[in-house]
Amino acid sequence: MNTATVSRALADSPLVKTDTKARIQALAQAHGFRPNQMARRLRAQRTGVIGVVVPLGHEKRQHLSDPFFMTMLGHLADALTENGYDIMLSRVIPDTADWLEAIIGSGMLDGVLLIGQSDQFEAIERAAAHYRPLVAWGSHWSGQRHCSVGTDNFAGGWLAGERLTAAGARRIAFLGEVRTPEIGQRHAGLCAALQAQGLPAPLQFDVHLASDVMEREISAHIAQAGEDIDGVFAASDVIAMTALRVLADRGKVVPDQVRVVGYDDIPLAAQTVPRLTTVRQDIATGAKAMVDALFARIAGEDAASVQMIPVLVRRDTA
Amino acid sequence: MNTATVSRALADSPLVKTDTKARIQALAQAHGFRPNQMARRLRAQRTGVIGVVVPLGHEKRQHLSDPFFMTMLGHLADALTENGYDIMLSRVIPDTADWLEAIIGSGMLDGVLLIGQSDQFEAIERAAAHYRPLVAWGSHWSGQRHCSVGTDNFAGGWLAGERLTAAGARRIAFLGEVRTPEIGQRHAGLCAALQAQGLPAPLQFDVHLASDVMEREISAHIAQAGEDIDGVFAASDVIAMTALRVLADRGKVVPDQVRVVGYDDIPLAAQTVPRLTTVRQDIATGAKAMVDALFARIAGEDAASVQMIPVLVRRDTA
DNA sequence: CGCCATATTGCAATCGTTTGTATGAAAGGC
DNA sequence: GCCTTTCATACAAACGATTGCAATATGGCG
Repeated sequence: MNTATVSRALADSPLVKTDTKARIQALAQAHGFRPNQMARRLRAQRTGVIGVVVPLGHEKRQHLSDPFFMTMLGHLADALTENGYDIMLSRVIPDTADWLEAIIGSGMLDGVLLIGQSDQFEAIERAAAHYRPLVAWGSHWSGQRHCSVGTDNFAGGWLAGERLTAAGARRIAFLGEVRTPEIGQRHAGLCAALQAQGLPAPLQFDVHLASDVMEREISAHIAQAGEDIDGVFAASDVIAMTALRVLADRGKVVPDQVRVVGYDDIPLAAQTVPRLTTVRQDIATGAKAMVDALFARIAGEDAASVQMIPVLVRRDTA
Repeated sequence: MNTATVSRALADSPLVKTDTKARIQALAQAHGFRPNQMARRLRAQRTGVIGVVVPLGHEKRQHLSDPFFMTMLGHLADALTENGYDIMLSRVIPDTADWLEAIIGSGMLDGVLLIGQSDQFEAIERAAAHYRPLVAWGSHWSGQRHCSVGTDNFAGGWLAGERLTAAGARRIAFLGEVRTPEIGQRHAGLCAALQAQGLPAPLQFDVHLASDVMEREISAHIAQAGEDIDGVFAASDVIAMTALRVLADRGKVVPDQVRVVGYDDIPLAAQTVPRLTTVRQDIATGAKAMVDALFARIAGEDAASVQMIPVLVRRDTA
């Protein structure tokens, strides 16, 4: 009864006699013995762990709290757990140039999923050049080397612009930082839609995602923009919900005086008063696409990027 | 230049001559060599990984999406990352009796944090009997063996009851499942507060946390309760926000006709229209307490359970 | 009873590090 | 010039599993 036999018995190998196997399994059960996964995985050269990484390049104060990220994380967790993988969660502030290489090279992971590209496009491209099992949620740029899954943010911004103008808005504010590719494209889509209608370019205001400063910022922006504004396109639903709150404080009636469109369609977006009109990213489908692409790449196949079409969900704010 | 010297050089050991060290480090840099963490951790018998586990006993459909969990997870991630630990995230549906033992016995973890006890009190007690570095968020029962950090849910329920009655409510509905200890205690606190005022016991309605059914359920409950209801205590802020929405749909004015109190004080609670009155759990402090207790236990000390005092945050719904 | 085929079990190498100890080389004192 | 002390590097044993291959037990058959 040495380690080899025990190992085989617990793995239910046919090489071990049936009653020895039973005896060993009973003993293991009784003593609560479980094989050390660290050793097993070292030997197998396969860790069964997928890294789920949230890069916070521009938003050092953000606490993983955005409901969009979280819903995404929930779906990813479902899909990965179902396939027998564990999840290593990293909330990374990319202060060194090789943060992604450090994660990849640790030998702890069979694959990496990035939730959002932040402002780290270059770093991701660099890593993807020599590391295959890597899939990022976010924008797609023609010619990029890494595999990305996301919605067409430009189209989403365009949809929002169309709805706002159709609802009668003429002077529109965009709430969100345009430095990150995803949100920058939403902004660009909005600009294009307005231009197509012969309307002036939107005002643009930076908004930080940290909840304690967001309301103050939005409040200041809207005060500054003053009476001009009759439409708001928020870069995320959380921003839109806060904007709704600020507008209510200032006595503005939504959607009669100001129209509001959000982005993401998080579950709570349907529960605001009034209900939020927003551009929907299908998170469940997106998560599944990411996991599928990752598994294909782990298996050595060559999964291509996916760009999904966003849909406008028309409710009561525009 | 064998493995031993390389290992020491990369660890910046003083046993290696300075220029050899420099040469090795340069070479490692050039070839992008990084020590395999699996092997390192196996050897060190210390994984540097903390398991963050969300048991979903009663809520199989929940997708880790509750903002309270997520905010908590964000703070935990901050604190653990700061101390050099990695995070292994598990969303567990406890279908077998030894789910927690399986996690603990894997040899992959230096400690375990449970976010919520769900209905798994017994399983947690059993595991805590022989495994020290385990801390759970949730209720505290006198005589329990496992280390828990949480707020006094009974006191929180009492506070909500006090506020609702002070605001004029007489016939109160509780929205939430009372099977899990935490929410059960909130319900008990509410009942006690009402009884102290000589008021009848509240109505109680089960609500599932899955977003797609929640609105329908709450809508049905409120329709069923009919005109009787002039106060609502929701087991979480997300439930409260949905209740606000449902009440608006039915033309009920909050807080004049119906008073509403939530629980948690998630960031978005301050952004609803009208702003939500709620019982605050200080998530940041709670997360820090959990991590402190865990580190103490990892170090072999004996950290006691912590029960924090909830605070009523009075806004505009009650 | 002996031999061979087959069913079980044990040996030992391996995964990639870390670290105690031994060995070798350079340097310093007499 | 030789012996001792120090410094730098190499050797080898862990960590705890898995797995190819060798060794032994078992059984059937002549």
